[in-house]
Amino acid sequence: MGDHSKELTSAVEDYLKAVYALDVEGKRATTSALAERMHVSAPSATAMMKRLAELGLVERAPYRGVVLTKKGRLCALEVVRHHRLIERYLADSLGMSLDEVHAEADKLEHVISEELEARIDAALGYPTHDPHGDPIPDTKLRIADGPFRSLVDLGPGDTAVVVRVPDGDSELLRYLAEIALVPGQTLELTRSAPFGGPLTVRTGSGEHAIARELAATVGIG
Amino acid sequence: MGDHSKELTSAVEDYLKAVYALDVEGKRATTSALAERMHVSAPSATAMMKRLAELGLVERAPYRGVVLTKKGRLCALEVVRHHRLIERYLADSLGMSLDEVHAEADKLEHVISEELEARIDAALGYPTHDPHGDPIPDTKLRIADGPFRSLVDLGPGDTAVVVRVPDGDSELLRYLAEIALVPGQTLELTRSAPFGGPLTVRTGSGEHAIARELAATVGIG
DNA sequence: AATGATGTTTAGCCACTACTAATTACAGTC
DNA sequence: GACTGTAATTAGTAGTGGCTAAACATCATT
Repeated sequence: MGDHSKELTSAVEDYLKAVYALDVEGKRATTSALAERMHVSAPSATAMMKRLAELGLVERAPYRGVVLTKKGRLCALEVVRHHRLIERYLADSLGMSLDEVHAEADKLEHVISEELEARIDAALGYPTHDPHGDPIPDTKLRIADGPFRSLVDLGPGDTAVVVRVPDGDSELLRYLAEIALVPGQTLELTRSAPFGGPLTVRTGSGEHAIARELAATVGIG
Repeated sequence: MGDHSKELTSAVEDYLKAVYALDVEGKRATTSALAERMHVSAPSATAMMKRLAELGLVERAPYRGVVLTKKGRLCALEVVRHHRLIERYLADSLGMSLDEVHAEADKLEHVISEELEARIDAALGYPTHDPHGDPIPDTKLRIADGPFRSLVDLGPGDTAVVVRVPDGDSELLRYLAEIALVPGQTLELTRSAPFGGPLTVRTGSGEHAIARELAATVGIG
């Protein structure tokens, strides 16, 4: 019954995560998209997609990219679960900052046992979200997936609570933390410049103007 | 100033640990000894020792084995520090049992950052020993190294406290836990059979006869 | 000093994951 | 519908870390 039919290498798991991430973002998992995410050359991405296809983790159509199979999706979710549980644990139990946990989790996610995963899960009280606000798949690998509302969906004068910030870019996270754009923070959208201009938000730390593209990555609830 | 001059692969670190372990046990780090410890063929061990020599981690004399260089010793101690800190953490903070922590630490030791190492160290209150009783090298990689006294050094009627049990064999550790031979346990040696026969010890859980070779691996203080 | 057992190394191989250079497919334009 | 730029694939190579089979050192004996 366990889904972990094979032991996958860290590299395979990393690519799987990338394919999954593209899927979640509604983008096609093309060679170039994967190569960019993984910081590898296009031929490397092609080769790995062939491998994933052989492993039954993706359906591949040459020149068309790949889509996850059911098995591939479950493997990806298992890695995502590890990643996000570890992030939550590092932040809550060891006091690591938002911008540090991602890189650490990227390494740890491939090596923890199911036993340790379970203990971390229990120690945290079975959390549903990681410190960036991303949902953590449960033991059955079910994952919460509501509609995503971001700062750009607010009108001037609206208030909201930050529930999600982008994962993975620690410089960006340090900046967001500086201007108090962190999960849990209440804010008010004070201005919205026209022609795709910046949004201005008021948080506990004052008013800050941020690019619209950045605002679109900050989830609210 | 940092000792981590190069990023070493997990494999390199594992071999380094094995060379260090043999050194601590006073054994020569020969090809066959390493091959046995690492569960690899002799040619694989030879090849890796060449690599370690190229990396400046060991001095190698063909057909004679290797010895750690200063650099190699420091790298090995860094890995050992990671390993033992993680073991302590998994046992104390996540409640994993003595027989589980070793395998988990063997994987985690290669991927944790210095930052995480420091946080674990602090969270534990800068522990000096892992849950098996093995000393943890400090931040400067200094390691406590007193004389090792074991159960076989006791005479009938003597009492002592277990301070150290062998690491790495989880079946053995489960057995030792069953008969209450765990660090911290007070015991009395009740009998010592002649001709290399078993020793009998009384612990909280009653009397148990154990082979002399096993008794020699149980440290007392 | 020669022999034979044991231990070690060399030679040649494979899987994995990356790369560059060269080729081929696709898609949009004229 | 042929052309052209972009994307994707193939071909060939490299480093890491493992293997087996064969050759070679060393050591203990005779």
